[in-house]
Amino acid sequence: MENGLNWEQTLINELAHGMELAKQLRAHLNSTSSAESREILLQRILSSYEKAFMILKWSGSIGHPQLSAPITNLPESSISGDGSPQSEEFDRGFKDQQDQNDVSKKRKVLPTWTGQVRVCSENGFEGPTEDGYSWRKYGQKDILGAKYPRSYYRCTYRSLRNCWATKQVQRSDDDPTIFEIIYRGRHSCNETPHTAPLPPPPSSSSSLDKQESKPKNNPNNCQQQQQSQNMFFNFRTSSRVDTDDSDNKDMASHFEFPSTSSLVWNNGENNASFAFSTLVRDSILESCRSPLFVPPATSETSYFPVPQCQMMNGFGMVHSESDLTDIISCNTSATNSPIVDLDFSIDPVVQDSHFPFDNPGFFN
DNA sequence: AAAATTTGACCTAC
DNA sequence: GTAGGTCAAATTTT
Repeated sequence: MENGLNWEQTLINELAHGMELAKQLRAHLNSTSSAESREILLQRILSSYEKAFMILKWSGSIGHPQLSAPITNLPESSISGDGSPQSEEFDRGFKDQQDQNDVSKKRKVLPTWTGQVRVCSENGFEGPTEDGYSWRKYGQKDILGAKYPRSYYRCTYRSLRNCWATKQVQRSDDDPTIFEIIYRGRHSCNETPHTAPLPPPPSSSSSLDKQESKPKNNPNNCQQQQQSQNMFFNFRTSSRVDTDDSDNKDMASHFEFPSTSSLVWNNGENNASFAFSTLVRDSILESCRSPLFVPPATSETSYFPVPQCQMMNGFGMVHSESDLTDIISCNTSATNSPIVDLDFSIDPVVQDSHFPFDNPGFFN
């Protein structure tokens, strides 16, 4: 990809610009600047990131023309978004998915759609833990050259709902507070109403000792994300507060948008990575309330609840190997937790044309 | 008791 | 032969 460098550089510049603006906004937040100035900054930040996404989209189309085709009529199973990145090379993906039903041991038979999510978590927060799905750990492996072991998770409803989504979580060598998550397969366990409660909080273990995330979500999570399959950005919030279990409480008390947590976009091929500062996230959250961020007038579900972001417990971004899809997901964890569930997802659909934050139909 | 996690063994791709 | 991914029994947690 020769033109890769150009767009990559442009993208980096754009994101860097956005980051800078975010910092400025942070400064404004700390001071007593006017709401207008903040709003302006916020708009600029959003604009900057919109451009960045545009660039990503275009680059993806160029690099993988075959992927730019509309995928709106993909089989449900394939588009069932999910925590896992629904991005990817669909043709291959489908095939692979079918194979998945046959054997699970074959390495390459597994889905091609692999997204990478990096979640930086500090404050003991287990970033990767909550991505809106219910996972069960089925293995752990020491990886050559890696300081930390890699954990393998599969959908809790694998057998129950024949959901073959899996994910791998591995802590970054460089920064232990960063987790890299690779999703494979799509969730097909969506059936519950979108009104379902949010997933339960992480089993706590805020300790990084526990190596990776601890998936503890409820079944409904799957579909929650699936609903966002064609969504570029997906914000969810839950105003529900339930302190049934102590973990939830923990979440509530510990998790406060880890100021250092960052979201990194990782494009496998280009090695381009970008980080969103918490500020940006805050901005995004903030934008939920602003006209700038127009929730999709979804046709089938009222997916976008009222954004009353109080906190969020997960944040991750996924980018498929093929440049196609990206999903940023930040959710709250907990089914019962109070929280805001923030989810970004960049769907392949987006690649196609305009960058539609405010484009009806873009969000589903 | 049921569900989830741990962990060593096994299998497959490279 | 080695590394990575999955299985499944044992163990732990809920």
